Amino acid sequence: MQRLSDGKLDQWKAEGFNPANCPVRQVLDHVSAKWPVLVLMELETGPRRFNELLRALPDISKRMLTQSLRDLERDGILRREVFDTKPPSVSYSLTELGEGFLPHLLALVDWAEGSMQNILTARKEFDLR
Amino acid sequence: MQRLSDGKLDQWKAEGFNPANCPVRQVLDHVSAKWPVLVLMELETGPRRFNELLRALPDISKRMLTQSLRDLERDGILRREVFDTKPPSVSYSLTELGEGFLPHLLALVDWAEGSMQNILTARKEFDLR
DNA sequence: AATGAAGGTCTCTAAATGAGACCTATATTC
DNA sequence: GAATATAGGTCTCATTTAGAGACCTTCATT
Repeated sequence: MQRLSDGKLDQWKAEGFNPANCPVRQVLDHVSAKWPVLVLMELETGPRRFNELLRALPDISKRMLTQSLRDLERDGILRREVFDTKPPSVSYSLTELGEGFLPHLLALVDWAEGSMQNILTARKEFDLR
Repeated sequence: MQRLSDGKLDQWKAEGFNPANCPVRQVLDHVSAKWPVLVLMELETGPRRFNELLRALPDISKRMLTQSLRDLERDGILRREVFDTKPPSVSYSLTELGEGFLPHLLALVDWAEGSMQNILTARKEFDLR
């Protein structure tokens, strides 16, 4: 945007704070995104197979479900197990890491539920102006 | 075939909630999205002006900053105040609703920070296969 | 045979995002 | 007095990402 801001960027880098490449952000981007949140909430009560998840989340596409599951698996939040049935079935379940994350996610969801009315009221007021 | 409804999602479904049209999701979509999260964290320590936020978040565009601020303002999470300086300056700060949300957000960020190493290790292993 | 279910991949389109030019008004610098 | 900077945005256009849905392979059942 401005060439003058190069100095600032260098400062941030020197301080070890680079928001543009922040690892915390990379983690949250996977774990707090729309579909992953719903997948995790569905896994709260136990393992699910691929098509079970598809049916539980009526408006997710196979493509996005696959991608969400891969991302979460890669981050070690859930595990993928293939069972040698016919046809083979695939089970997804939370790892310990995932279990540790769930309470935070649920706290957020509770807050959202509890703040719903305030938020809807705020929206109405805003839209009137 | 119907299992007992323990999970949050199951609960909602039992209450007739349709995940495809879930109001909680609409709230989280604003509040837990990439840029809004960073804006909120920046506001944790006090009000900021538009260009202060731009400078604090080096890789956000004006377009996305404006949009994030509008969404959060509309939801009543932050307030926008215009001061009659020359040129006019605009201050953004958390509302009470926003203040109530921040602890949950920070808990999430702490978890992300604390789980970083596990996650990075999981990624390396996954990528090797 | 035909159909269905398992767990995906692939392609194509639609929507969201990012880069950055532009705007109005005042203030400062050369 | 012309150029440049700062404030807080909007607008356009190219790139990315998401979504809809056809298609695939291998058994088992109808």
